[in-house]
Amino acid sequence: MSEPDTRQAIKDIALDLLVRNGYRGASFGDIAEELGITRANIHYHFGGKQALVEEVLEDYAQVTLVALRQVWSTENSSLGDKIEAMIGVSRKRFQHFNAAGESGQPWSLISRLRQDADLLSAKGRQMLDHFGSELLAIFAAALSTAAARGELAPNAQPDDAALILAAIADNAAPITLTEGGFERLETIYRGLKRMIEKS
Amino acid sequence: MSEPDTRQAIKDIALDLLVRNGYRGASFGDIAEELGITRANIHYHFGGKQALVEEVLEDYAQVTLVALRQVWSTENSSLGDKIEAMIGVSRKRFQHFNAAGESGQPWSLISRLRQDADLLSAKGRQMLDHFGSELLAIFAAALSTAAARGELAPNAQPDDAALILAAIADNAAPITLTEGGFERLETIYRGLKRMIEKS
DNA sequence: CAGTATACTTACTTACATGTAAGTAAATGA
DNA sequence: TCATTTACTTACATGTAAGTAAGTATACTG
Repeated sequence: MSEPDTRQAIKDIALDLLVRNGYRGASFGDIAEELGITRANIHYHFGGKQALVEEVLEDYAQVTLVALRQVWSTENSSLGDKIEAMIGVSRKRFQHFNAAGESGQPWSLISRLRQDADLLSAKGRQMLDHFGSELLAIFAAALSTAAARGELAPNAQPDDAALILAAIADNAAPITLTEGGFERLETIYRGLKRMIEKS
Repeated sequence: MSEPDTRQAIKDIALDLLVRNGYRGASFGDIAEELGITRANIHYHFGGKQALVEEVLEDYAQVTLVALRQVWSTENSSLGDKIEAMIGVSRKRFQHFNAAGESGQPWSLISRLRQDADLLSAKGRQMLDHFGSELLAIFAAALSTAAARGELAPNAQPDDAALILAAIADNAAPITLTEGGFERLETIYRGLKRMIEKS
């Protein structure tokens, strides 16, 4: 296989296993077996586990933040539409992670790896922190604009609303694991929407 | 040491390590070393890891649900006071887990173990589910009463509000890990309170 | 005080995990 | 076409996890 193909294939499987099983649960052995290559080959391409996870995390954070910035760009849509768009994003992720394995643990990689922060490299930990502040900044900007436009309910402060949205968005995935699954997350978003939006 | 003392000491350390490091990260070796006993002794008392974790989980769920039922009993206090009491509970847990280790990961055992659900026994998984529904029932009952009393803002539906509170309460701990720490969680609760309460 | 259950330890086994060193077949390029 | 790099594999080293079997000291008990 050509160099970039193998590298990408390894990262794809690694992302899946990291999200499902965490840092310790995503072993080189499992990744290699899934791909029909050897563990040593992964070492050849990435050097070590921390380095591989760093790359996976980098890609994930980049893609996710781009997607979120697009949804929450303040230009076009109303606050309500943005929250509806977030439900769409969550649904897509939920379906993606339920497609392959039956158990389906649609965690965010970020919130999952935060629990294994001590196993990550310093750079990895830094990336987690950076993601957290970027996420909050995105919501804060959008909510602040919505407030200026008079879209917010009188009892919803823009900064508080941004914090709540970030908390749900970053930690949302565990919710979908409980009975009730994705529908519960959807209801949470809609309930938040009703409370935040001017009626 | 007498039988109940050793058993309890093992469970205390296990709870701490499970909350901090998850199922895989809470090794018999670490527990034994912390206590100055041998790993085999833990096997003697509990049989195996799944059995130990089941007991720890049982105790934790029981204590936590009792405490939450007390805070959210509908008799005495207003909705706002209940949310303030929740902040107090969270602060206490935060301080507890920051007292010993410097890094301080004030996770909920429940949300932490949910990520390792596949490593738990069937009984363990069932206990997680049970906790989740009990937690939701507590909030739903309190919010429903608050609604009947006219304590809710017009744009806050009791069932939605219960879901949001449960989501924050069950997954709150990760929030305190990010920069900003506990203060952020506190702000989230206060923001929710402002939006849910009739102004 | 002999015997037995209790609460352990010692000394293993088995199973995986990461990581590394050495070798190799196929493509690449001077 | 010979040399070298690329993309691997095989085999091994090392560490760490759970779990177990057999032995031991201590306390209780008839």
